Amino acid sequence: MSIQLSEQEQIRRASLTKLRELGIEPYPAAKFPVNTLTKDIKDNFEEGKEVILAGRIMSRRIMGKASFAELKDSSGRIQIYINRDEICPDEDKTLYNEVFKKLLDIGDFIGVKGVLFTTQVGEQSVKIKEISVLSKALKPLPIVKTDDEGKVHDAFSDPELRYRQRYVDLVVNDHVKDIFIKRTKLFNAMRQFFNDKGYLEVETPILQAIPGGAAAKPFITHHNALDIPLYMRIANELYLKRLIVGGFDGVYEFSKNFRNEGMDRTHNPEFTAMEIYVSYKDYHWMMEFTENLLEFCATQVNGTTKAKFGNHEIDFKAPYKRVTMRQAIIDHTGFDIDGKSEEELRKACLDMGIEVDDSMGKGKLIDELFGEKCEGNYIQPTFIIDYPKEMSPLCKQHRDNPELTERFELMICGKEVANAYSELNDPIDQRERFEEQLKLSEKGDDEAMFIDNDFIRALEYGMPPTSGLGIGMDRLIMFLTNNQSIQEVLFFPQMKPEKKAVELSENARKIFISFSGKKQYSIEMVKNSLEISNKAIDKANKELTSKKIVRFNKEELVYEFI
RNA sequence: GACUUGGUAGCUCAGCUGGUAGAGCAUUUCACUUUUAAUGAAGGGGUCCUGGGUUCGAAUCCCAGCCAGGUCACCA
Repeated sequence: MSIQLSEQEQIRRASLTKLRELGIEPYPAAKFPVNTLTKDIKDNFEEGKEVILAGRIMSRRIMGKASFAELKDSSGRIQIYINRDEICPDEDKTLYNEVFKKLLDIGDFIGVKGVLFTTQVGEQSVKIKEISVLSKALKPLPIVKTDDEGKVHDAFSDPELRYRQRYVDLVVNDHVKDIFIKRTKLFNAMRQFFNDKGYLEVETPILQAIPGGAAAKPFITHHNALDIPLYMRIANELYLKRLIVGGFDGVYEFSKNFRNEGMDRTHNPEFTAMEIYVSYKDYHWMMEFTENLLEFCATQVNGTTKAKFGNHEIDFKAPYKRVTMRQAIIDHTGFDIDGKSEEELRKACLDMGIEVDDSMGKGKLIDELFGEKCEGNYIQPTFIIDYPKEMSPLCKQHRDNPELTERFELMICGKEVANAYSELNDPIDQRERFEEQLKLSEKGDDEAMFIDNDFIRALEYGMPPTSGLGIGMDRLIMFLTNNQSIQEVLFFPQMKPEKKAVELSENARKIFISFSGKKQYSIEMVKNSLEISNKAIDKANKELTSKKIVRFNKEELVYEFI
């Protein structure tokens, strides 16, 4: 809560005024004729070439009548050289002595015209002929320095500040931008892969009357005109399937989903999934499709199929191993779930020290077993296939085993990255599955799925055999950029609101500063100790009252701090 | 939700068993026409997260709260 501006902010505001007094507009309206990016300069360095570029001053080294500074634009940084007599050829040296040396600061945007040259120590630089102010920064940037060995000093590293003020993070921490460029590359790569195959990118509702397609707690909102509750989508699956019913062969959507659940290193309340549905395919086809997709994406993003994640090196090169869930459990526990009853499974879980409760059915027990004992062991991309039916209410029954479904999940470093089915298109089976979900929710499972009757009606008109795939985009980009936290791959991760800084007028602030140490103050006290007019005192007191900083005590005729 | 670590100058951080608040960078003034973590000299800058308590005295100890990170639990 900064009631007052810091010293540095005050100085910058004073510089702003002085610039205007010198006839220099610190926020000019006209376009600036940039013709080069710093990256182009470095890639095609040509001694003596004239360039016009613009960017932010990131550091300054002033040496009397000549200075060096670092200019940063969208493509990188370059050193500029400013010589007093080059930019001020006439008698008047104000532009250098006052404007550049005194009134400009780190963080300001400037535009420059100059010629390329190499310094005595071999640094490619721009010798400035003309300089213009493009935008004055009123807050000082954190100063991050890098030495000869590339070691970073005083990094801007406080996660709270970095996430709340991502704009600052992006300015001073160059590597942060790369993560987000890769993120966009990933989306573009997927779009290209799908579009090349003729699949159609679509948009489906984010506000849904029935939040379907996944088991999760939704955010709820209200539509005033219709006077009904609406939910932010937790998934878009059921809408994409309606489009398959409608006759599209392949549809996909990058879907911002919203789940009203806990937040941690791998969960943000809003996150992005990609879902794709292709008709006349099954989950075997989809596995091949998925491994080819990921191999393509990894190559597009990183230029290689290999990616480092923590201590692991992952290889996205297809094909990936396929392991049935039954086999996975046998491999890691020695226990065979095949043909076991609910009681036998519960006992097995208990024997292995896994917490279970009565609301858990067979499927949930198997899922726990897998989650506890197996999941973490799959480092390289691995398809886990054939999940129990109870856990997968939208998935087609396995062609060989009625207790299983035709489902796979892709595990990487023990985390689920993708989930896919041979989609359930039997409307009668689908209704029964939904009803089983209803029973589960009555049994205490608070995130079993709702019944979506319109979706069943759509299936009753007939949906071709279809396979669908969902990919957690945030998770995937974490793997491709070696980030352990989802916050690092979202521009603006969710945060609790900052405490509001109390902004006060000058007089209100004076009163606050003078008397906030006491519990209360009277108008007389203000009159006696501060030189403020009666009218101004009244105004300031009203302000403090309306901001609920003080309240007026009618009995004692004093203002009390709340 | 539980446990745990942290919150001190614009930024990064020190601050011992309680005794007038510290450094580096940034900033201000001065010097310096090829520096690059520029350099040299001098100065300014603080609601020590907030509120209580203990104490002659609290950045420091205790309690409560706020915010953030980590671990765990929950969780498509």
